[in-house]
Amino acid sequence: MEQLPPQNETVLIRRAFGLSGKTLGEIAANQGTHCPPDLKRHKGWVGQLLEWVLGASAGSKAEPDFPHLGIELKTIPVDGSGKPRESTYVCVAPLDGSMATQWHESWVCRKLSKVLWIPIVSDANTPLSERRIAPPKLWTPTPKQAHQLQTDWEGLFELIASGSIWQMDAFKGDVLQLRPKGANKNDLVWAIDEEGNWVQTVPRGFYLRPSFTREIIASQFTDPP
DNA sequence: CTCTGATCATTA
DNA sequence: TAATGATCAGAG
Repeated sequence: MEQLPPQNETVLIRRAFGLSGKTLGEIAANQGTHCPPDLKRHKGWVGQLLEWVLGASAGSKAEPDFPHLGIELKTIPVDGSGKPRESTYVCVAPLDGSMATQWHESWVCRKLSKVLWIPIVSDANTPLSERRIAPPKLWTPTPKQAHQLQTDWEGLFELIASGSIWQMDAFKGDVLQLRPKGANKNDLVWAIDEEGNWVQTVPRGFYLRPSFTREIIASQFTDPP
């Protein structure tokens, strides 16, 4: 059964904490569904399940999962020590000239202004149904983190704005990076190159590096006082 | 077709 | 073995 959207932040947090310690198998059963055998053909399944359970409403729209609260929901796979096992997708990077030119108006800034992180503990061999939910973390970038994000975003924006398609790779950016984000390498979008010509290239998205997300959720894995 | 949810799988 | 580049499924 689908949850109603949480009326306020407190309700959302309470719901999220209520899930910690449970396995994905238990959560799925409570929803009257079951876990797929693995994530190879269901990569977004965990995120969708948690959206459902917590009452997220934005679906696939380019807005926060909880629009009335301005909160974005992110599940993140971590190992036993709380280290993220993957990078975190943020949003697409328009290459057609439609991207915001100011950091504070960018999708990255808006999406990351307030995020509810839900770590899922596992290693490569843990069956999906046995993966366990860790305590959630409601996060807003610290001044230092906001500065790091802005600096990287401005650098990456410069690449995009100048049409440096061929210099775009995942090595750029300390905490934020650009990576392909499409169905496959035949999935192409139009972009403007250095000379102002329209060319086709794979779609890109902004991702957070694991070293950055590790800092964010670290407090959930340290011993309480 | 685009954007969401992400993880997979090959490379360095 | 970590990181990059590639990929899979669902919703609007």
